Amino acid sequence: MGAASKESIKTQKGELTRALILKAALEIFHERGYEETTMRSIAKHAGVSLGNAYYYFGSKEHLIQAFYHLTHEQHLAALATLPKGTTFKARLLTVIKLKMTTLQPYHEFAGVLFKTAANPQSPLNPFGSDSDPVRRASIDVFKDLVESANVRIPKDLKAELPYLLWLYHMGIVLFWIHDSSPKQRRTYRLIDTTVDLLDKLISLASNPLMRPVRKRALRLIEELREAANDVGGESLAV
Amino acid sequence: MGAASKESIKTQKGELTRALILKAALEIFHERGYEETTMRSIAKHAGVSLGNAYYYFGSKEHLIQAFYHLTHEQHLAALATLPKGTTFKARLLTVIKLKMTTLQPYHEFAGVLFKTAANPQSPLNPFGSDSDPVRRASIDVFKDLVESANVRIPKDLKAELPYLLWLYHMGIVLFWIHDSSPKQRRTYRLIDTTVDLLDKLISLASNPLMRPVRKRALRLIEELREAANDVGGESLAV
DNA sequence: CAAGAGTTTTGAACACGTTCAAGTATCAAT
DNA sequence: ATTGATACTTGAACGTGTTCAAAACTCTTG
Repeated sequence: MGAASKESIKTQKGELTRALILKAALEIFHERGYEETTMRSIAKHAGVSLGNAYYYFGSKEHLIQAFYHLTHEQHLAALATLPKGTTFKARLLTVIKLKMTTLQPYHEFAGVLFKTAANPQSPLNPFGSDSDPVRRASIDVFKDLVESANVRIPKDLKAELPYLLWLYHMGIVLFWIHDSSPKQRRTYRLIDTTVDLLDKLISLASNPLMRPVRKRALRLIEELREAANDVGGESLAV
Repeated sequence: MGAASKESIKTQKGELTRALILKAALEIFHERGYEETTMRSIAKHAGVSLGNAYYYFGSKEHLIQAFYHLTHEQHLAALATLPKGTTFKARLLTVIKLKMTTLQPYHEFAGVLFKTAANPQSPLNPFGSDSDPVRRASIDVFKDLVESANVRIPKDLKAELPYLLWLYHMGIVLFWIHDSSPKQRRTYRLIDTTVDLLDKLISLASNPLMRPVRKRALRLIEELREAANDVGGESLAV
């Protein structure tokens, strides 16, 4: 949780400056929205020069990436305090709801997270490559969840389940962004409904009788994911 | 098919200029990609001034919108020659494959279509409002398909099916964009597999025994879509 | 302390999307 | 023909994201 995502920062002062800029950015994003916020205003608000902002964040989009990383770590921190012993369903419910709670303060501009979600480079792309560390970390949350759960799930399903749950969670976030009901109650209701549904579906799919159907579905999913992983493409690193 | 999407164009010469600019844009997009193409180069290539390009296309993104509209009309034109009498499955297969054939020439830069797909304004957004004419036209293709098919599908499912098929088709397009296999063979294989699956699924869901399950699933889908339709928001019109 | 090797910071400069006030073309009505 | 209205066209100007060469800082080593 301590390490900054930029390995190229060498001094303590540097880390501080970086944090200052990110903080300023989030504040102005919150006030004015992403598009309306200029890099100049961020730099000014942070008390640094324009060029300095670019020294730490290679582009305006990198600020979003950093934002996503930040909320991910907050999510992890929130999860750390969680008891491990409960049922799969209860844990899934908590993981998802904590995710939303973490994002809550940024509801107004969280939409930018998806701005580039269809871009092959983006870690949020459903068909994106697993090589991206941000994406991996994000899916790992669900990997832990699946592994720590005391349910019997067939190996084949267990292998794909983290990705599938991650995908489900992305769908929820997308819905949440559009959700203009007070306090996003609608989203929370949707989570209750769908987690219940998912839990039942997983139980059903784990039944030995369902093996052929499950196999076929998983083969399809695998094929879907496969296509993406042989794309070259530069990552968003500076 | 004849009417240009810009109602404000009054003269024949105007239509010509507009077409010229769009043609130039698509050519340079094809050569250099969307981001690398400047509005200045488009104007130059079309033999008009920069300001003139903006007279017909309010922004660079409007060019994408126009591009989408163009391929949609090409798709419609291709569909018009189709016999109506075949099975639902055969028709769905053809509709989807024709869509891909229509998009084929633009595979290299079609990714920009999804650039804004998560934006609430975008007609391609899964949770977007049905009020957008582009989106409506796009879904209407599947509405026609469902209605012209001589299969017995329960009313409740029939109502949602066009949207669901549209969503499915968007997924295929998204996959296709990432598909770097020669001639996008992978996508065509995927279409074969999934259309077969969908057809079976629809048959299954239409079975009276499945009524309760179907009802529950449809209620969920309805809830998903509902949330989007009470968002205000300006459209992308000039 | 001085020199030197990083590391961080600066602000001017550039290219591009977009806006707009002013100009030109077209054509119907007098 | 002249006028006036409407549609179209122009290019200069603005703001913004981004780049980069040079300056300033920091810290180790002699």
